[in-house]
Amino acid sequence: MKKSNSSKGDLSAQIAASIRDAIVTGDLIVDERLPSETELSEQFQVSRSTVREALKRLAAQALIRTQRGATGGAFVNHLKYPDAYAQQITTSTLLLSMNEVSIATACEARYALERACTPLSAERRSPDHLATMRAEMHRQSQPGLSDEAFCASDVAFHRALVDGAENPVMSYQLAGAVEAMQPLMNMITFTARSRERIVELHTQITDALEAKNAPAADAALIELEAYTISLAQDVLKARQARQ
Amino acid sequence: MKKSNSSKGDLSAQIAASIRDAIVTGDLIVDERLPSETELSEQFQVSRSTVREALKRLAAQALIRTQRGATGGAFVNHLKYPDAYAQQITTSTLLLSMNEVSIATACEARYALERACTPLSAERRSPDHLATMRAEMHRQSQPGLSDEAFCASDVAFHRALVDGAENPVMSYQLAGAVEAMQPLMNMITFTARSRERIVELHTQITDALEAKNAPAADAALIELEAYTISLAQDVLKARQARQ
DNA sequence: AGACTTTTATTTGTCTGACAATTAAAATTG
DNA sequence: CAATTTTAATTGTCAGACAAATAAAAGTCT
Repeated sequence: MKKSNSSKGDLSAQIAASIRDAIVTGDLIVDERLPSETELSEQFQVSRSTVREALKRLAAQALIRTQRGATGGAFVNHLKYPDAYAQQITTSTLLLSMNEVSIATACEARYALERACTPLSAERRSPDHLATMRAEMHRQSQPGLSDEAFCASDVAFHRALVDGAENPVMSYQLAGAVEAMQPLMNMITFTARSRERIVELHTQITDALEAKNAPAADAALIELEAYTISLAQDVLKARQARQ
Repeated sequence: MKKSNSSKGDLSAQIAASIRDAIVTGDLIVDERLPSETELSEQFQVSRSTVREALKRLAAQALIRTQRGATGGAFVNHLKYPDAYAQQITTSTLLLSMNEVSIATACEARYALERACTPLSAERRSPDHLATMRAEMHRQSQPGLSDEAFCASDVAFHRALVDGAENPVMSYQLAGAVEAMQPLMNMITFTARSRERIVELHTQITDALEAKNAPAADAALIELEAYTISLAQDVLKARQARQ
């Protein structure tokens, strides 16, 4: 926790950066308690408010947690998968929505990454994973399902597919790629006809994984990618035609 | 920007969440100016300090930026790739270091995802990408290179490989997987012998991409993954033997 | 002695009011 | 009309206060 007066930005940003460094480099270890806000304000020679703004910055990145009370304070947080998922999903979603990423580009990335999971998933998927996938497919087949609910179920299906690889790091990395697509997918209106086709491909994928047939799952995913992109292009065409 | 009094957490966290929602759902659009801190404190019926803590939380996630002065204020930030990269890398690095992730698991995820890039990269890589890769290989061959510098160059090589796919979303998703491995790799002491072997495999990969031969690049990456894991296991064995 | 209650000290959370720094626009001046 | 000065708005920082939570310490009763 150096008092580097060099860098740029507001005081609170500088202090946050210096504490962040201490955490990332391991100077501060998990569950270690930081000095109290008053002590920090003395160490850094700033007011308590400024220290607090710095701590809130770190809390927003889930790097620390705070507790009130006698033995309370700010503690280096053990970053767990759910926290990391949430961060990743927020960032990915915003990145896609703010950078005019075409559905084709986003789909290409998503399906390429998902296909990286299939060999592992075909080998390791548990009955639980298969059951989840089939349950979501069943939901997707029900008439009267809203487009948003269909998309949400689609995401759940693909998450189970990824989780089947039984590699938590992979699940984490894919979380953003899969979930962040949902806003883009929500622009699509799924007809009964297209839902039927998607469930058909989902069935092929699930069957392939159950049979530990990775190439078949791969082929179905490639078809699903192409089909999704064609659906999206239909929407774009229809939109342009209206204008 | 609802004034949901329901949820949990501190006031500043609630306010941050409600503004974040407004940004993610598109209620607030890019470059739009938020009300001034004083106005926000009136809207939310809290003090200015509390509003400021909320805004700092959002700034930490690069969701807003602030400017001083007459026409200043807080603006919805256009989240660009470099910002998103940085966030991703910090989160991934901490996730790996705090969750006792084995090198084997991390490597498996990383190489599976990288291999998802090779078919695209073989097709699209520019002369620039190939040049970068060869330049890094040359650096890696130089004697007297520190282990950290070798690792950094290795990361640069793999980043070029990923960028070759010419899909920015993919590059973003992979940034975490590739960069976050560096601390783990830094534990390895690379002998002259092992560096030679790694450069050899890098050469195979680059040659394969240049020849647009995706399967060959894939095979070389599989070998590289196995070799990296074996190197890491040697380190672990040596460490256990000392104890 | 042991269980329960009260007090106390510590720490974060919030509020208030003030002033500094920055910046663009408005007013002034030559 | 151009250059300069003033003004107003806004974020950044500070100081001091009190509320709320919480665990440890002290006290009390059986």
